[in-house]
Amino acid sequence: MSKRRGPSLKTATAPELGAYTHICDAIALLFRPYAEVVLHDLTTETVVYLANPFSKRELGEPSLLHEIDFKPSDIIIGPYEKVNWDGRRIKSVSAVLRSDDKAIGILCINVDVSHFHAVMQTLNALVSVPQIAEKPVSLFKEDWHERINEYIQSWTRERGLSISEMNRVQKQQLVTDLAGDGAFGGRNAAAYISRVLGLGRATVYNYLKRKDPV
Amino acid sequence: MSKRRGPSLKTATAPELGAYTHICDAIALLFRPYAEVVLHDLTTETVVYLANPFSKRELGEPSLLHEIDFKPSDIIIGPYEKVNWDGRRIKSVSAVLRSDDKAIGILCINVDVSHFHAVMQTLNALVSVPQIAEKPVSLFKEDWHERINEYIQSWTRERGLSISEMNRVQKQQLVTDLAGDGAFGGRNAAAYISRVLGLGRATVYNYLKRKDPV
DNA sequence: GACGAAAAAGTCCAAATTGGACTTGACGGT
DNA sequence: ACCGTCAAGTCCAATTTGGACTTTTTCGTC
Repeated sequence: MSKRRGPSLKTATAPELGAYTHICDAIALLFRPYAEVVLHDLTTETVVYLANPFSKRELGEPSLLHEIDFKPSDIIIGPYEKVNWDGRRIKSVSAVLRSDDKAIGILCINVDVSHFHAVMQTLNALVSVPQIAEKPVSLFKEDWHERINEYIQSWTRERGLSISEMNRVQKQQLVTDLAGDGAFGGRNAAAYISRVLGLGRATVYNYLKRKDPV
Repeated sequence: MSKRRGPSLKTATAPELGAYTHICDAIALLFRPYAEVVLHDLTTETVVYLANPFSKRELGEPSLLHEIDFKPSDIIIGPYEKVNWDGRRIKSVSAVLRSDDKAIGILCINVDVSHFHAVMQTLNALVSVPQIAEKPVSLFKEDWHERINEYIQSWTRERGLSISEMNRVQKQQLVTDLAGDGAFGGRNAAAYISRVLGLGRATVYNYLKRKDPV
């Protein structure tokens, strides 16, 4: 019945946490391809198992628990929202695993909700009535990925274009406009924008240089 | 209240059909950006008005009514499904406009359902249980766009990749496999595949040549 | 079934883009 | 202040690209 799934998980021998790896697999299989499950060993504070990984986590890496401000008394942490390295939005929960009341591990479930956001956008475009002043809303966005996404969306909507059908000139113009509004401030913003626009990172820098030939 | 919408419609002076142009606009506005409305003049058999155009129709072009096997006795034609020049799927209805019982025009509404197909795919991936043999289903697909889409989907799913994150080698491999299964048979298939893979048309031919250096 | 027009298939190349390796710079922890 | 790490930005040979081009196929008409 249970097939060995080759490329979609990463294994390492684990202590008494071994029993939990199947739970990780089960969850990942159920929600495939949207869920990633990460098993942390608290004694070593490293990642000991990955099912359907899409973050850049690797086996044996430090768990970076402080990022989710984990306290040993916690039972469940979250749900909370993160941004993946490639800008996709992830919704997560973590459960603390105990043996004899001692915390030995953490099982962390990460769900990629980006496709569902796309769904909401499609439906929202159908349902919503065009608003005149929605600027204030966007100012509240904390994460610059979101701000850039919205900027690009409104930029393209205004001209009735979509990223995939834009030619070089139009993309260069968009890059220039983004730069003009300081979109390249966030860390890794250049890399992110280049990925979103379907350009090479080098190309983005070329465009920027071409517009600012100091 | 009513704003002039500049770039999103194309106008030509029309006879007594003029009254219908506002209806076209109204429908297009309501379903924007998913609906395109085309007004045909039956006396000249040409397109006289376009609201929110996304097909490549132009004003003054012949209506090509036989494509939808129009008979003057019809009141409503469809709904039926078409494939847009870029592979997007379109759902259409047409209403025959009459004056004194004489057919004078056709009002044709085209809805771009491709985004909704994407929505269904996202939800389907969440809901459905992996099937082993679904081949028979896909054999029934008549339109080669669909067949290619499915081929690419299962190809990428098998390897846990997505088109946007594939490198050149992987894309070349996919092109080769597509060619091996005769995917380049349909008309315009090469152009379509190149667009879907985010490659230039020339590049696809390069790949094909590189694999078949007769 | 031949003919011509129009579309698609395929070729070609100068110019643009790219991945990847590199150098430089910025930040954070100790 | 120092060091290690990661992002910013530069650079270049290899690859890809748009667009113009030629050849082939398709299709409607006679």
